[in-house]
Order: sequence, then C-alpha cells, then structure tokens
Amino acid sequence: MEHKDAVTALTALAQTHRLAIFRLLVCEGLEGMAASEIAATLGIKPTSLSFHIKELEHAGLVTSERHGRSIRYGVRIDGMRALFGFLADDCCQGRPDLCGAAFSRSLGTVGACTDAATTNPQKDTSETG
Amino acid sequence: MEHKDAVTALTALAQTHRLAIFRLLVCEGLEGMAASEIAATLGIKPTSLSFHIKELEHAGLVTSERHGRSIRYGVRIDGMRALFGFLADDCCQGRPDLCGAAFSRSLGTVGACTDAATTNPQKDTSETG
DNA sequence: ACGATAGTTCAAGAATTATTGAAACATTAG
DNA sequence: CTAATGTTTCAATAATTCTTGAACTATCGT
Repeated sequence: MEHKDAVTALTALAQTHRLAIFRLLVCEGLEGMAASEIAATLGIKPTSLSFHIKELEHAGLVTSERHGRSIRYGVRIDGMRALFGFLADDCCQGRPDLCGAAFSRSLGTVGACTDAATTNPQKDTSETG
Repeated sequence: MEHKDAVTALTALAQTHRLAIFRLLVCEGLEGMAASEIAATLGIKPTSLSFHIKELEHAGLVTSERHGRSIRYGVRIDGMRALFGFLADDCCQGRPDLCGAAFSRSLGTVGACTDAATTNPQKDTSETG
C-alpha cells in the first residue's frame, strides 16, 4: 500500500459515523449487515449512510452485495489488512518496542464486540463540561 | 482508547502532509527532528507545518521539545500504541485470520525507513493515467 | 539593546466534506 | 402494470479544513 492509498483509507475511518460503521461491520463478520440495519443501529439517516458507506467502499474497506431488495455490507479483510500492514511496516519498522505489543495483544484477546462497537457513539456524549 | 479519541488520531493521520510527517518522525526515532528540517525534507511551508504538526500533537501522536532556537518533534510511542491497540482490539477482536498476519509481520520485518518515508509524497505523482 | 534565526499565531479566502429532503432507481408482491 | 420497500443520486446548504502572508514571540550572538 502506498502513501496515497493509506491517506484514503485513514480518511475513510477518520469520521465518527464511518468508524462506527466499520466497527459494527467487523463485529458482524462475514455475514455482513443490511444498510437499513446499520442505519437503524447507529441512528444514521439513509442518505447519510449511503454517503459514508460509499467512502468506506471506495477506500477498499467495505464490500457490498445485493440480497433481494436490500444490500448487505461487510468488512473487506484484504483492505483492512493492507491498511494495518502499512501502519505496522511503516510505523513500527519491525520494532516490537514501538508497537508490537499492541498488535500481538490482539492475537490473544477476544471480546471486543460488546456494547462499544454496536452503539451509536454520537449519543455517547455523557460529558457535562 | 475511546471512539472519539480514535477518530481524532485517525483524522490526524488522514492527511498527506501529516502522514508524511508522522512517517518521517517514526524513522527518525527518539532523537526527533527540528521543525525546519521536517519542513525542508517534505517541502512544506513553515506555517503549514506548524498547523499540521499541532494536529498531530493534539492527537497525542507527536511530542515537542525546545532545543535552543529550534523545536524538535518526535513520535509519541504511547499515542501510537493507543491507536494501533484500538484498531487491533476493536477491528481484529483477537482473530489472527482477520489482521494478525499483517501485524505479526512487523515483528520480524526491518527496513521501512528507506526512501518511501523520507520523500515528499506530493511530488511522488509519477503516474501517467 | 540590536539584529538574525526558528516557530507560532492570526485572519482571510479557497477547497473539501457532511447533512438533508426530494426525486429517482431497483427489486419484490400482487 | 401498480404499489410498496430499500437504497442511491442530486442539489443546496452548512460546516470544517487547508493554505498563505503578515505580524508576533522566543532564543542566540554580539
């Protein structure tokens, strides 16, 4: 993956709705999720969802497949790996002291798909100040 | 790391100048690099560099330290690990089949700091189509 | 104090990105 | 064909981000 493509992929994830969509789809796994389900779960309007999910698709992070009237979206593993691989290679340069621990941690941890990823982060502004 | 902070960090990296700065600083390691050196290396104007590097700093990905007249910037390891950890935990959920290979690769690979990270990606548009 | 060097802040304008409702398209059921 | 559902496209608007030069702050050498 080249610099330009990395910027595209990072830009795709650098928006609260889009990161929420991505996280949700990762949790759903290979089955994917219909657009209307995603919209309902995250509280995003259909037009807005369409706009954002197209960005994710364009960045190669999401795939779409029509099933009857609805369209199911799912994470694109190779796209995700391309981005993460870029970050790992380019930013950690094979030095576990830099970020290896963070990554290897994922090899033994399970259970990220709880509330955190399936809830609308927009409504999560429980801060008072 | 929470959703909101992840968006901030991703936003910081989702810009060609800022990703270039970050990649460059990772290569420079703990010594860091003076603002003027960064600007000269990447061909960014001082005001623009200041603007972008502040975004990186605000996102917790970069530190600054004054040395005489110049200010040296360096990668902030804990910030980088926080972001990468978020991506690993949240997107890979302990499933190496999803992204483990990409990350574990970094544990054995060395040599990302060649031309790629120390060159201005803006001028790198050698594509004809 | 003075002048030079290194960086930042400010303010204006250009460019890009996000939101929305209305209208259109695709699919299914009758 | 008509009606209903699910999703996208369009166009206008709002909001955010990026670039730039001018002015300002901090440090150093004399």
